[in-house]
Amino acid sequence: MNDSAASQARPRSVERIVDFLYREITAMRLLPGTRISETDVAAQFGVSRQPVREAFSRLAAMDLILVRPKKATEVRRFSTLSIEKSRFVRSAIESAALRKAAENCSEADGYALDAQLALQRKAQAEKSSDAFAELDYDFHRTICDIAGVPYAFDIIRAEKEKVDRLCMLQISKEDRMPQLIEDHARIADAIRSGDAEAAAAAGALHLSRLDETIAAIRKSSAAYFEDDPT
Amino acid sequence: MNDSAASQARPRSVERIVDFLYREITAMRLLPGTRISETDVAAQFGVSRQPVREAFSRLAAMDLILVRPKKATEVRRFSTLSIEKSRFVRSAIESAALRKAAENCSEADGYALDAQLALQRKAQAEKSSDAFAELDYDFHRTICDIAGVPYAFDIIRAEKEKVDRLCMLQISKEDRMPQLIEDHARIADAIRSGDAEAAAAAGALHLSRLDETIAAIRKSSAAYFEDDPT
DNA sequence: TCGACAAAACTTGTATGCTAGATTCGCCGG
DNA sequence: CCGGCGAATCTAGCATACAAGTTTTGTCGA
Repeated sequence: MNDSAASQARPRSVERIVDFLYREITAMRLLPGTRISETDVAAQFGVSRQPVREAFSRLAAMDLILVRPKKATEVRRFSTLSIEKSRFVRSAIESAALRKAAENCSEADGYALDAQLALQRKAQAEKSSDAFAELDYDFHRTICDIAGVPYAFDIIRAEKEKVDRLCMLQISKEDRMPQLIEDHARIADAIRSGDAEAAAAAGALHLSRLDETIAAIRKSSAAYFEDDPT
Repeated sequence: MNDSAASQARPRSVERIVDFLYREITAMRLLPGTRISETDVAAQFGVSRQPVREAFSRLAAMDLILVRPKKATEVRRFSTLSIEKSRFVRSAIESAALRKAAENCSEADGYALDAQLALQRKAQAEKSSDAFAELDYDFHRTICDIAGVPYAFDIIRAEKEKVDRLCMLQISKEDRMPQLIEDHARIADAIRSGDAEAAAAAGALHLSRLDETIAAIRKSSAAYFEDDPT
């Protein structure tokens, strides 16, 4: 999912546990603040506490859970700092990837972007926000591939998923699709035309769309934040 | 060091082990390819294998060691991909930080940069590459602070340390100090004058100095790399 | 009824032992 | 002397048990 893990002949239990919990958390089926116990998860998976402990340790390294010694382990709440940090990292990485993509973009790459945009517009027509969410990931992955820095997408995805789970709280995701697709089109144009600065600027604008959304959710779902809106 | 850790009343053994091994590895006292055993480390610290296991897990998440199930655990060798990735991340983060720093730089910040440059020149005069190495970290940290993104330095340091241990193999570090300090001066000038683009460009140039160094080390110390120079 | 104190029921951290797989070294046969 | 095969000896993964600390709950007293 995230790091090495490579190929394991027999899927180790810790991998299964990490994958499961990761999905549960990023999909907001496990809400921030929810307490999870090593013992419970161990029983649920029919294993001992040790693999669960290691899984917790990894998830803690991803900042998804918070292990408080002797007290409890809970799904991490959002914080001003974590969101700000995540946004900064994404902005920096995406900006760099976009510039590189604009410099490297071949004709075939341009077609690939067009094809993705077409799919996105199809999802919009069908009002399928789930499908769009996946296509959104694909789009950003494609940009990283064009830029020749596929590993950059790992970082973007990790940061994106941290915030995307927040956006699950928003009811009407359909409304934003047109604007996001328009952003994507502008980004694709800039990349295709080889204009690095324009690509970076379009990417920054695209990312900034999130800010208002997050601010709104922060007000409506303060329980999932660990600090006041200030 | 890296993540939460926060404040622990009683320093847990796993923290001590992680800290120790982290320093040993980044200081190249534990060379890439060196096999380390859970049992040995446990005995060395007078604890059981469990804390060591967790420590190994964390170090593996940092890509510092490679644990191969049932086989052995060893200090990670360098790879083309890991270096490339590290360089990309650093470049992206530093570029973003430099731009922000240029936009935010106050008069006091300018003086702080000057003071740091003076210390660096002093270290150069004394031919103290160790002192300079530390000042180098301080300089980059200051930039992040000025930019208002102190967390960015955590990322930069993590990536920097991964590569810096490589540079420990280089004998003559003094030769490069003048150029690096000149780079720093150019970066400081750009920040002070509020020229974001110039700051980013100067930063990119500064980072590019590493490429030749790494290429040279790769040839001279191929044993520490897991792939051919190609 | 309410408050304080104590004990029980949680939590995670650590230790020990066992198991499965991989390597390595030594022995035996040629 | 050399090659191949097997057992001893490594490795890490997992299970179980205990320890230390925190929270909750229940009970007793005013």
